[in-house]
Amino acid sequence: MDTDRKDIHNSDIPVLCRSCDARHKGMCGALDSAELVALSRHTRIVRHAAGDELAAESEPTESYANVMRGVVKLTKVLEDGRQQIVGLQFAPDFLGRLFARESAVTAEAASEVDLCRVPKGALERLVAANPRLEHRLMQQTLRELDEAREWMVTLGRKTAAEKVASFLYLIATHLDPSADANAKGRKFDLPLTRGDIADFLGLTLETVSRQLSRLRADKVIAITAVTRVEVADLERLRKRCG
Amino acid sequence: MDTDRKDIHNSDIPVLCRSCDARHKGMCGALDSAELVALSRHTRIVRHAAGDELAAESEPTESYANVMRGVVKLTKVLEDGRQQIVGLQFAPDFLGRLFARESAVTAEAASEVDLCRVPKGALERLVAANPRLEHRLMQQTLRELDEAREWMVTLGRKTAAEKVASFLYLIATHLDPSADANAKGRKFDLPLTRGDIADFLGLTLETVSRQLSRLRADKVIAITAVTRVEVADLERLRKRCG
DNA sequence: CGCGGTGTTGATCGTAATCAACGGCTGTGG
DNA sequence: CCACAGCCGTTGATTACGATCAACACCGCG
Repeated sequence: MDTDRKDIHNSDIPVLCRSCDARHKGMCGALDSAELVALSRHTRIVRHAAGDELAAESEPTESYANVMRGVVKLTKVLEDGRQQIVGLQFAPDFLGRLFARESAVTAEAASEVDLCRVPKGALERLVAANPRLEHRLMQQTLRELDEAREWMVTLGRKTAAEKVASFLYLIATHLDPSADANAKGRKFDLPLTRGDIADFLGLTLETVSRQLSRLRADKVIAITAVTRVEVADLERLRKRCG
Repeated sequence: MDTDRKDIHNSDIPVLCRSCDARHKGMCGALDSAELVALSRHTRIVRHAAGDELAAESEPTESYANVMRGVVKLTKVLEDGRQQIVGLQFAPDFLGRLFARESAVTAEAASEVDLCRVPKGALERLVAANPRLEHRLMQQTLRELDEAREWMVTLGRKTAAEKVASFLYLIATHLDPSADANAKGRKFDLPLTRGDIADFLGLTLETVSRQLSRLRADKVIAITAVTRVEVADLERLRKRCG
């Protein structure tokens, strides 16, 4: 009665993994059910509130994690406090720099977040034993590198207006709950405050606020609550990205 | 007579590989002499003049390469022509995005460059057969990601003066020919024109020129020829990086 | 010798930063 | 219940940094 026709081995895999996106789209897709069971003996699901620090820059890391729900921001700071967000991780992204002694970035929960934590050693042993897992993680790393480079263009060469439009476009295409890829518009909650968005775009929060107001005045977006944004026509937004 | 005590199998490896940095510090360090011989049957050393385009954005790539000498710049452009350099590759870096159908960036020789080209299929077969090779490439990809994120801070949060100082510091620590890591100063040739530096830093070439003049006036650097820079005290330069 | 390419320096302009005031929301305590 | 503090966001006034426009110096080269 309790069988799932999509996966004949479903009964063999851990309960928590069955509905987890990492099982299909994330790193766990590289594991067979036996490996998944073995790994799950070391994993722990933890919930963090928005604002919690998950890993600190130049602090030793003792565990890796998969993002199961929510958004994690990766930041770097200069001595005088200037801050830059260098990456955003969404479910089912892998969190942590494989093989690194210490983190090169600070990881912080941008929204409420559920993580599936794995002790450092356990995952590294599994990676050493299973090249397919490293291959998966390589694919994600390459994707992150592509995203970082794409963002360097935004930081270095776009105007404030284009930066804010690019940010909204990024969010709209990454965490639309309806997930209907060919829908013309999107509605979503911003996972970041105005100050966070500024740190992501290399702007001040006042400039972010002004540009959002401008996009609203120009009817490109509607802001129905401080964190709630509706994009009627995604293509019109994209045109503003430079 | 012709033996090299550092490597008893030296006579087994291809002539061209013996003096190649990639053999030790680059991806070829993951290969044994038999694999190296097999791979070398597919490789071809090619020399490119400064300015040559090595791979184009959104064009299919048919080969990978190792940089043996010189500097390669990776760039992205917006429709209206605004350009951003998103990475610099030095010997013995690997060139190309593994498994990708087409390049996400344009690769261009910044100086005269020697490449060791490998056909796409040949390398991918070798990667599939040898997990240690993928591991090596993973390490380089992670390093590139770290560098990209470090650079995002520079692009997003530093002033023009700090950006130029950061660029000089990067070059000084990456391609000093004397390679004496604990020397107090450095002398080097800039591998990029003022315009290229501007595209790397998200500035105009005029601003780059002004900031270089300012650093010279402040005696942080000496400019003995247009491309020739001498840094007497690396630490003083680092202090200007923000 | 004139020309194109590259780099420097000066004058002016414009965009985003900074400084400042205020509005709305939430939670707390009288 | 209301008063008030604290936080976040918006908007306005002014400033400043880097872009833009412009002139010229330098160098190799036909």
